[in-house]
Amino acid sequence: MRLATWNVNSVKARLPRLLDWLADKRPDVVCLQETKCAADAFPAAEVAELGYETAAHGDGRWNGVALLSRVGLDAVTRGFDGDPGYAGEPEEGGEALFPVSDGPPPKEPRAIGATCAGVRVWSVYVPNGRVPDHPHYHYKLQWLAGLRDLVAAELPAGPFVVCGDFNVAPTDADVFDPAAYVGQTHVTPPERAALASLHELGLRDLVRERWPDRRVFTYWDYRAGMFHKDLGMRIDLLLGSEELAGRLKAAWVDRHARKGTLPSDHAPVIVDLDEAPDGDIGPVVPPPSNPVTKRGAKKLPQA
DNA sequence: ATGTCCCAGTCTCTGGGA
Repeated sequence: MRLATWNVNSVKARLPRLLDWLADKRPDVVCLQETKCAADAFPAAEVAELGYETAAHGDGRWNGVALLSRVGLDAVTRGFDGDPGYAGEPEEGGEALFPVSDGPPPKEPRAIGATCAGVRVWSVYVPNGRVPDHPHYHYKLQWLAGLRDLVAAELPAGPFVVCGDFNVAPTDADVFDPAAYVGQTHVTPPERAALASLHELGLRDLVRERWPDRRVFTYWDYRAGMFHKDLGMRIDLLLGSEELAGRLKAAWVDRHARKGTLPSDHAPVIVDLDEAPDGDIGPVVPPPSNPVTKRGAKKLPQA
């Protein structure tokens, strides 16, 4: 199974590139974030032409997540119980946009789950946090605590992976220069502790395990030639269960998708998993003998 | 690094978010 995650920064703006990328990479399951698209406006017909089913969760201008699969898409779940919702920021006078008296603050479309070929897959877009101690930062930490509860509930059931834009760089090795991020979000101890709590439940960082010592980034600011200078962060993660980590065959960031005309500011991250140990991979048939020579391929015997 | 891109509404510019 080839599994990918990509913060596309608007699926409508990125549609031509997304379709070309799907046709080229042929992932089996794709987690998308920042689709910035209402669920009923998602370009499902366009991706269906490439063989993908769609499950989308979005309400318009901001956020939005989706799952694409060509290996089945069952038991779709939009959002999760522990999502705290966001009350908005206080006005100058101190009134929240959604006071407590109006009930719980509304949940944003930041998570969608489905079962694809026996694997429980979640696409998540973790709140950005803006700056440390901002209301949005506390929302981010509460949201990650809710995600931890979701993982704790679902992880024991079988193969599980949560993929997406976590807006947290797990370690200092995941940013181009730790000094550049002092006083900023994405690197603070509480954010990293929230991520670590997911690992304590048993989730494994598939890309970092495959490349323990590599400089690997998935996001580069549009400004100041950051991509060209490879000044980025690794904040797009695939966190898989023990069973999936054992099936890991390859993991990489598709930097090519960050180049050229009108890219997202994030690159897709792709992992290839071997078949499940008990999966039926079909009869074992030796390949035809067809050695390539300087004069071209030898003709196969006629049937 | 504060250099760009995206969205919707105020709609051919602006403000907010990242």
